[in-house]
Amino acid sequence: MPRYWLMKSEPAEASIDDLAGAPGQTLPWTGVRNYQARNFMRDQMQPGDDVLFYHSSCAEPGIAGLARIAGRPQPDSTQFDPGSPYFDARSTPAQPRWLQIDVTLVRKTRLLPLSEMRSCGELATMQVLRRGNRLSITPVTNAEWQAVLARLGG
DNA sequence: GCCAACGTTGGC
DNA sequence: GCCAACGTTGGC
Repeated sequence: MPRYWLMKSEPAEASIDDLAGAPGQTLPWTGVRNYQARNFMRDQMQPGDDVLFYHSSCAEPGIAGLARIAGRPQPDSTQFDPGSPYFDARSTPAQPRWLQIDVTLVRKTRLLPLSEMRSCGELATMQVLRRGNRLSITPVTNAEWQAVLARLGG
């Protein structure tokens, strides 16, 4: 079972600085609308799992910091909010379709750009680098985690 | 803005 | 259950 994850966030929605500025430096990870990513939260994520916080859909995509899973998955509150872009009319509180999970900051790092990740042989296996990958949550192997930390210096 | 790749939907 | 059409993701 993976102990390490990479989680994508658009910095315009939730950046590493937003996480650093949040109460308790913790934010609920909402808006996941993909079953595979949801199932990772539901079936595999454990409190204490380590997370690579990745900025996507922005000028400088890449790993922006380290974080940690801070709780158990809960129903994603945005699915019930008609005003939210993540509203899902098929969900009900009795039968929620989507989950959120609390993520807490470990530390902001230098940006490890996507281009550098691609050029690093040790990271070549990372799922996020696979052609066409769109999963917002992907498991990271122990070796990949160690290689990222070595690059980040710590 | 473009567009490749993917997941989901819905007609049949 | 198949699969074409559609919408979304996300790097460039």
